[in-house]
Amino acid sequence: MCGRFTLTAPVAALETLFEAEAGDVTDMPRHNICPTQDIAVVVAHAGARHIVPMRWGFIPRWYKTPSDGPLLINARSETIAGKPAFRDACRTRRCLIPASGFYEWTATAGKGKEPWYIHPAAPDDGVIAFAGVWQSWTAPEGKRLVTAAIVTTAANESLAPVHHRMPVIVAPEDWALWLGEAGKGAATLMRPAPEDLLTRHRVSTRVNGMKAEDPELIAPLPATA
DNA sequence: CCAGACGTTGTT
DNA sequence: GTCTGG
DNA sequence: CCAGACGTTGTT
DNA sequence: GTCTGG
Repeated sequence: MCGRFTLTAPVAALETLFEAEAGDVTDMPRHNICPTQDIAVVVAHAGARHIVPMRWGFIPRWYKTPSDGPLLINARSETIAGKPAFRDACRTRRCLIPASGFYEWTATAGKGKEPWYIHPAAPDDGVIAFAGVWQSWTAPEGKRLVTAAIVTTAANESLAPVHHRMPVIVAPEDWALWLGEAGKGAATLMRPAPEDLLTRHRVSTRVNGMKAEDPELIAPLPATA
């Protein structure tokens, strides 16, 4: 699953990578992105790609308030096409959510929950793209909120020791298909990532706190005796 | 027909 | 809003 | 995802 | 314990 992630690339780099024009997206490294916060999202609209801010936590159209139901930070790929909450979004409002990596927690008896940082194994600062769906929600008073959820799938073999779910990661050659720019077949992209794409290491439990934000959050834990 | 759900995660 | 259950 | 709240009364 | 908020 994916309940916390990072994005440390500058907006200008995202514009180049995704061939998209950035809107009102805050340009700052983020090492601890939490649900309900604004995230950068890539959408295709009128023949061009745009990077826009959205609230992380999908609000179905029928909610009377943003908390009229559970916080939908994820959408299961196995059922997304049929669920009333996500069906329309799955068909017509897919998006990509750029990330540098994400966190998972393991619960080991006697050790409490231990956070891991999971990121591309390639030695550069590779940005990955989560599959997402988005929804514009209008409050009764007329206020508009644009929201998004990250699509999840079964964990691949290499991630399974840490968690049994993982975000769907869309390879660059498939971005156009997921964004709806290249015909049908987006559903086939909702599968676990290749086994060699990601690597991981333990990080400090400081990341548990939502207010923590600094580069040391993703630093490997010092070796312990 | 109307009333009520509509969702994810993990854990038991 | 749409779908399911009674 | 984790952290933090979770409640009432009256008085200021 | 469960629910809400970030």
